[in-house]
Amino acid sequence: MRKRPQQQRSRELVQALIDATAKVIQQQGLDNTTTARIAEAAGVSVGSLYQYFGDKESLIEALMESLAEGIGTGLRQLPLLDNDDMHALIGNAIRFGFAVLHSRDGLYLELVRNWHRLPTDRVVDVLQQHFMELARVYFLRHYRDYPIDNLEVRVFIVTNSVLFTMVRHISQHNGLIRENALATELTSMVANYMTLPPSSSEVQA
Amino acid sequence: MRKRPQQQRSRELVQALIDATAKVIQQQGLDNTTTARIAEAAGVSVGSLYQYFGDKESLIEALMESLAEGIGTGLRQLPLLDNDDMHALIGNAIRFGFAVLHSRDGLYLELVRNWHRLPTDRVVDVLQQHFMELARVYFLRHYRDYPIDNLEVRVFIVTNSVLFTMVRHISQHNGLIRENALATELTSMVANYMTLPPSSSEVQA
DNA sequence: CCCTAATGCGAATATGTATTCGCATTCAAT
DNA sequence: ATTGAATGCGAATACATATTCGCATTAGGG
Repeated sequence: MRKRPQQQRSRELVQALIDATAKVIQQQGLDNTTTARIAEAAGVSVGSLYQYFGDKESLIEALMESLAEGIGTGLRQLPLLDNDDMHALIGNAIRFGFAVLHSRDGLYLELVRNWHRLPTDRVVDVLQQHFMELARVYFLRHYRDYPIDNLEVRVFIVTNSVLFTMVRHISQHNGLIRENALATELTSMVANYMTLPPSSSEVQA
Repeated sequence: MRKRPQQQRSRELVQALIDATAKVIQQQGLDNTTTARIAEAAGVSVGSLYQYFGDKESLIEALMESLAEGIGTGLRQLPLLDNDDMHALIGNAIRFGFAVLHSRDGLYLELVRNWHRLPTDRVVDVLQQHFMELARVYFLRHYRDYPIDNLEVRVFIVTNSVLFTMVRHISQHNGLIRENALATELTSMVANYMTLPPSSSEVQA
């Protein structure tokens, strides 16, 4: 942020700009998200935008930052570990993921569709970190059952598999595959994989 | 293609343009791939480019088309079904995938990084189709062992999981996870999932 | 060899959009 | 109320790059 807002009105302006960015991306698509449109949606001028954000990118970064925080909060509030059943745990997490993707009138979809040219890694990292933490806690409790050593690799695979399968399914509204079926199958795949003894991955060539 | 090349030299020109497009994307990145640079790399003028391609996009489409064909051919030549072992079969396919991603000096990586603004779906569809065919043949042979009815869903999940996990791993050269470990684990996850009895996905809520 | 259509050229043009900057307005401390 | 600093403005500017078009060159059939 180029300059720190000091007065009340400018702090409101900064927030309005971030909100407007989300709104424009959601309504016009990332391609048509210009500084002019953002300023207009925020009810301010382009010049004011550059008063507090060095460039368009940092404005979008601010938005992503805020979204990542929201997701993190949401995940933390999810009572995932109440149940000891791996299937149920993963099922809940995946359903939460779908809910997020569907929220905010397609904002997430548009962002996720354009993930590579955005600081999306931030958001993905937040998710991956949370899943890692979740997995650690779970396997600490159940250590005798599944003594997994390469948790990092498995969480990496699972996070990316689930995220991008969901993303691709939604972003091309594949009518042939129901979202529910997808959630069920993903849960099935992940739960089975996570409860797989580590040896079996070394046994094969 | 705007005009069909009739003489010898113009047919060569068209091919040179496609090759040049690949070269520029690979060497300069998609962002810096301008019509001017493509023309220069092909040793022709911008004007000539527009003689045969209506716009930049259709030139890139032509490139993708050609790449998709190449991958299809490569997959078909892979003797995947020689072995009846699911683990081995999937392991080979995944290794082939990594090989493709690493080939052509990073061309595929650059394309895949920018997949959403390219007609990448074409390529993904080709892959998915091939896997579907492969799966069909395999389960026709082994019907008694694993009578799977929702093959489409499973292949969709597996294709996307594998593709995008590989892509994300490579496109951020994650030093903490070795590619070999990733291949092994992915194979493990997929093989286990594909040999999972269908009932188990319905049993859970 | 000639002649015309095909091909090739690249400076000029069109377009879209990020960013700046000099001036106007508002705030808040005194 | 005064005043300097903070804020706000938006037309003007800078820039990148796709696409065109009138002219030059070449191929290959007759």
